[in-house]
Amino acid sequence: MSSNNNLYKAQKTSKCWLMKTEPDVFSIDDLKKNKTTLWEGVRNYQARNYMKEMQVGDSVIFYHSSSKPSGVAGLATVNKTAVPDPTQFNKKSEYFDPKATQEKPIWFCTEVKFVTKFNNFISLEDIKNDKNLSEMVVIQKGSRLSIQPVSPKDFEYIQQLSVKTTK
DNA sequence: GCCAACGTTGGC
DNA sequence: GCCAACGTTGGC
Repeated sequence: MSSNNNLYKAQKTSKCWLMKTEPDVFSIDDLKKNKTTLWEGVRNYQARNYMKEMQVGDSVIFYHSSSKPSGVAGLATVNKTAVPDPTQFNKKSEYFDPKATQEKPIWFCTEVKFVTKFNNFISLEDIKNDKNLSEMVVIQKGSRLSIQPVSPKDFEYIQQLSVKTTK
């Protein structure tokens, strides 16, 4: 098999995600500066399960929530698969979980790497107004999961939107 | 700051 | 295992 085929296959099997963060706490600029970060503090089982599914190289839409405005600030990628979230063992952490033990951790986090910061932020309103993105989980009623799957089609579209509006 | 929607907890 | 009460998320 040629290397081109391998590349094609890798792209085909990699998944796309959306990860929410409050920019006051950790923003795309923080990620740009730090290059990578452990996605600590997720305390929702569904979001945790999605993180466990993530593979190195998966694409991540970096979403600013509870912000003015909220929306997509840039892109990232999965740098390391899920490991036990260290904050669950730390009594001083706001994310401490007394039920978790080193032998039986409850919470996991992936390492995420900076890819790009959009020159033109794509606001939540932009997404809502775009018929092509009507299936995104982030705009579904009542949806508040901090980690969500994104279809490759929607990921591609968001990526192209950011390129177009930059010109 | 409000509140709808969803998740979690705990009594029964 | 039901479900009321409570806590949290996150857009507005």
